[in-house]
Amino acid sequence: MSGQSRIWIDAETKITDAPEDHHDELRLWLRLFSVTRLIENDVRSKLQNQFDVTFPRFDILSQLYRVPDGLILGELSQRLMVSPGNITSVIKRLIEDGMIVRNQNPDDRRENIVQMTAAGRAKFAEMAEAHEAWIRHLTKDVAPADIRSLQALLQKLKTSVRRALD
Amino acid sequence: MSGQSRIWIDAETKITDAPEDHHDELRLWLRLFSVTRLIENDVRSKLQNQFDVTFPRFDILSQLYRVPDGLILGELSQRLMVSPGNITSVIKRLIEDGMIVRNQNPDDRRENIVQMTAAGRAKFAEMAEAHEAWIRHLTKDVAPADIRSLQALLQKLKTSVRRALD
DNA sequence: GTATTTTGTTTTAGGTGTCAAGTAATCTGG
DNA sequence: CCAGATTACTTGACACCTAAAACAAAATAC
Repeated sequence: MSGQSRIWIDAETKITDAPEDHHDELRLWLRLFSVTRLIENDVRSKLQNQFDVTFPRFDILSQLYRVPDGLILGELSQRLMVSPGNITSVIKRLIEDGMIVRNQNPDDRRENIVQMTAAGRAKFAEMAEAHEAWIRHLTKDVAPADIRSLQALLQKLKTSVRRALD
Repeated sequence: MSGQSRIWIDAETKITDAPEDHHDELRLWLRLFSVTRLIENDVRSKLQNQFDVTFPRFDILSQLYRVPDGLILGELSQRLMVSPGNITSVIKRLIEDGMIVRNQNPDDRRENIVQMTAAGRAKFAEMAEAHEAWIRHLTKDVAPADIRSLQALLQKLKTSVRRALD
């Protein structure tokens, strides 16, 4: 076997075993970002057209729907990963729309608890059903096993990111 | 082998083969969205603090950096998946910053071509290097093989989404 | 060859996003 | 207790973002 051949095989082996270069992580991020934006744009426009609700409001409602006792504004801010200053105005509009109510915690008057109204729950239930159907439609050509793999890998990614952020 | 044992094995097998329910796709979307926002928030704040540049501007610069001949505003809008009306104002500010220049296409005076200046390229090169390092740091606990799997699966997802959007 | 349509971009109105400074309520150390 | 720190939230300034209407240039139709 010539030195030349040896080198060539090694190169191939390396490509098969570990085709990653230093740019793989960046490419992953770009792809993650672009597919997320693609889905988000579609969901956003459908929410607007079919339910006259914005994506951020839907996002807040999703959180509150799962917690009938309501959430403190700060918790909402953390769960949605948006700034506290942002929550204030969006909440105000949701209250004006009659979707949620806001109450000061008597034990700590700094805290404001927001929770959905019955009307809000009813309206949101419709939206949530449509939303899930849209997502199923968008992902219809992805095999169930791939869906689960993606979930698991995204969980790993999230864990890595959270650890790095500490 | 007892019937009891058989049943138990079947149940396990089923869980392994097809644990999906109708909510898997939705859960995938929620996870995708949340990990993307997590990374995006970190990148956004670092870009702001270390380079005094916003994420959307960085996004535009990334595209232009790869195309030295420049891009028409509409192409930029499509690639970034943002509305045309949005591009206008962000581009205006990048021009004021001296990062890019804008020229009308003499062959079709409706088209405006934007491209980076030499100064813009130099500044962006620094940002891009830092950006890639941040991403590598955030993903450092994800195995290289998982990075590649994620890329591939996200590509499948993107293909499914694009097909569904037609 | 003009009228009509299409294409590329801008403008406008309104909602969402950040950060930083400000206010109010609570907690804590002396 | 009570001054200073901390916590929860709001406000204000500014940047993005979209949809829809407006505009200008080019392509098409007759």
